[in-house]
Amino acid sequence: MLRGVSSPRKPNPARRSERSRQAVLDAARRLVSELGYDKVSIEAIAARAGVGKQTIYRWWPSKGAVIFDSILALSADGESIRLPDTGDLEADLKTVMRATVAEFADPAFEAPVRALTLQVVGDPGLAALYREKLSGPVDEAKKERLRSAQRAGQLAADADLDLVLEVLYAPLYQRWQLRSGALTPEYADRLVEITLRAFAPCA
Amino acid sequence: MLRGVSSPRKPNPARRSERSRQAVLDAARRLVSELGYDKVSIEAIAARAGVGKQTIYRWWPSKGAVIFDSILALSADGESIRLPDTGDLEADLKTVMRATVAEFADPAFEAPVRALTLQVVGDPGLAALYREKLSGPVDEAKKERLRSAQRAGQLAADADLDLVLEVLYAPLYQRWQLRSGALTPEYADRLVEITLRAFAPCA
Amino acid sequence: MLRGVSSPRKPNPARRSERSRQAVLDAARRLVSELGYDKVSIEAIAARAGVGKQTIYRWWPSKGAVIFDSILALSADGESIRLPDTGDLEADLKTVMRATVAEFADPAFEAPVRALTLQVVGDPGLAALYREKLSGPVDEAKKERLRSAQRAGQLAADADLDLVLEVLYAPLYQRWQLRSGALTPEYADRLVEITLRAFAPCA
Amino acid sequence: MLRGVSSPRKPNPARRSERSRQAVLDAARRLVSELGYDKVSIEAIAARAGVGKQTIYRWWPSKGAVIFDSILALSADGESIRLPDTGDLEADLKTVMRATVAEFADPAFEAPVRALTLQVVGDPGLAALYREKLSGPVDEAKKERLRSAQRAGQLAADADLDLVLEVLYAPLYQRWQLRSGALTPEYADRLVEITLRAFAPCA
DNA sequence: GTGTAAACGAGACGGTACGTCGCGTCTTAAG
DNA sequence: CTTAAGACGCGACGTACCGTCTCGTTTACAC
Repeated sequence: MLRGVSSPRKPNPARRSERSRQAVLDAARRLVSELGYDKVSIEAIAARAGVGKQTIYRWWPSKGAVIFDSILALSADGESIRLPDTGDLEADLKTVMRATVAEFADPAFEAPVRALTLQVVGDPGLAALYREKLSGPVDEAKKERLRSAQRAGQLAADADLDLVLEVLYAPLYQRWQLRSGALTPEYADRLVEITLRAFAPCA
Repeated sequence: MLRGVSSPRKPNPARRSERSRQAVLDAARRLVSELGYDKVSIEAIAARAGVGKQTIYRWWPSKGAVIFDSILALSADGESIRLPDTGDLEADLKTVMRATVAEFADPAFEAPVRALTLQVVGDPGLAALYREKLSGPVDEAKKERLRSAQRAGQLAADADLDLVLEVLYAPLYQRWQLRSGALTPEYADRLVEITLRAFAPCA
Repeated sequence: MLRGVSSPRKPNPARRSERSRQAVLDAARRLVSELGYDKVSIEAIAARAGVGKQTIYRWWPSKGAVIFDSILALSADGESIRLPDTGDLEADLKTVMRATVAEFADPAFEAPVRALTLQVVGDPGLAALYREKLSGPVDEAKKERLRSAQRAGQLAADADLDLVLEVLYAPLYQRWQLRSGALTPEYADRLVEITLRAFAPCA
Repeated sequence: MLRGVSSPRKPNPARRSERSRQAVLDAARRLVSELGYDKVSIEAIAARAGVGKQTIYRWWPSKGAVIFDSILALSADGESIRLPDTGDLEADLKTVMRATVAEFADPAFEAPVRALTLQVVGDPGLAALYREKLSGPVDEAKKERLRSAQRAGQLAADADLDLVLEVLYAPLYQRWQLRSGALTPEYADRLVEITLRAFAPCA
């Protein structure tokens, strides 16, 4: 059998050092916070983690993947997400949206989230991974709350829930991304009100 | 007399070579299309443009600025923008949104626009420039059309027009950015309908 | 009980795998021939020999030692060496020197012998080993023949035999090493004649 | 005209920085003395010289070439070499040989000369360069002295002078290289005596 | 016209980081 | 307990670009 140019010799995951994996992800996370995405280098991650560069190259295909993983590891602590359901959709959404606004306004979230965004915009593969691992589960939880509202007659029964989420979140997301306006609790409220009017059940 | 630390010796714009400027912008544009934003290097731009590296560093502060300029030069052909105004807001907006959707779906726009987006997300300064030079004028034209609609009673008189634009465009923009759904003419129509319902004049 | 710094844990030679040892030496020899001394790596030897790297490190202290051993294994096939003794010293030496010249001129000997030389020049320890295992026995055989000649009155009785060997062989060795001249049978003859004149018995 | 795979873009020697060249050669020389040939790395030379690695790779093809050059630069200070000629060949040669022995015994010469030797043995190209730039001129000076001796009837008129030099120097060189014996003034004297007997004029 | 100062192309420079290779050590599983 | 296999921390490799710094050579304005 021909071997061709000899395939890249893939490593055996069973022997992977969990210690090193964690050290790399930690170092990546901290460096991104300190320096911002594009001033982080693989050499710096390796040095900070006390790890050989090869160990990074062995397990991740690119700097982006490491950093993506490091951020993902933060959120994916496995807990299943659940939105508040007091029966009052508008109040519940305002609670959630105000929290989201606060999160985006927190400077500590700035660097890693921008890093994540850059990754996802620039790399279709990471975008898919992002949707699967991060936004997917969260969106599903949100849609669950919306379905509950539909059953309660607070939202049009035939509303496209993906679209509802877009109308609710995309303006906020865009404003943050382009820095085109302030992220205030009032803004959060406004988005909820507008969305509910847009998808109000037919009277 | 001593010169001290001597200020950075800024060049005289009057003597700037238009030939070189164009060559650089062209080269940048083409390289971004061919390789994508982050595989483009200043060295490559200079080589492709047949220009010394110093000529680039003399007139632009960073790679981002060159590429930003090169994309900006495309759009800013100076024509003042004007949206259609047939008197039917919904129809006019659908026309415009369908065109926008088509533009985003065009693969030829993909590389430069993603490059631009990455710039703007990552660099607050470029974000400001972007709002001033690109999105600003376009948004102003859109808002002009919306004001006309307000006068015609087709839109709530007290609607925050910036917010209207966000609700109209941000979902589309986000869908494109995260590749989270198809960009179809129907989607464009839906966004218009929802937005108009959200900001309908109080009956 | 504490082990303290614990000595380097020397392996038990009785359990050594002869199979592995041979495979390593063979692989080393062949790789030196193919690639030359300094492009051979321990990793390559281990891979070619189908042996774990640790097995090499367990039994040899350095790459040099492995290669040295591999070349040594070739020659040291245990036979005791004996020079011809027809009674005519000049004729006998010419026979031997012509053979030596031919050996050095053989391209198949080139790579390993240069490798050996580099080792020996660079590493005093290997130099000692070389003298003990390789050149020593051969030189002793040569000196035996010279003593026979001294008894026969063909060589000064008080000649320093080590010096005789140096005068006889060093020029040849240097010429080969620096590639500073051709190695011909005539050259071999000339060296013998000169040496015999230099150490002729006092008339 | 086809460009092929694009040739390696050779640099323009006119623009070469003499400052950097000297700094590299100095650094190389000192590092070889401190660490010995094979523990010197190009990175270390560049760092010590305060020079970018690329500057070394731009002008030298290999570590060996740098170090070779650095040693060569020492000797090649252009002075024409001249051996003493008192009319007494034996005395003159003993003077020279004793000096040579002393030089080889000097530990300060040890590291660079072994480095040079390793280079020359391992690389035919450097061997040629070595003969041309270093050993050539020196040997020519020695042969000049020998010719003078031939005219004075102190050496066989038909002696092959290259061979005379080999018989004179190669034993010393080999003894140093293999560390097979002490390098003493007496040894130097002995070599001269033996050589002169071997190439004595026919009585 | 001519002189002179600028901007220009070219590209060498000191650096940083890249992604790869090999070192010598350490760990695991099989015999 | 040795072995084959191979991951590990480490450090050097040779390359690509960075942004700065000369080099001559245009080029265009002031004389």
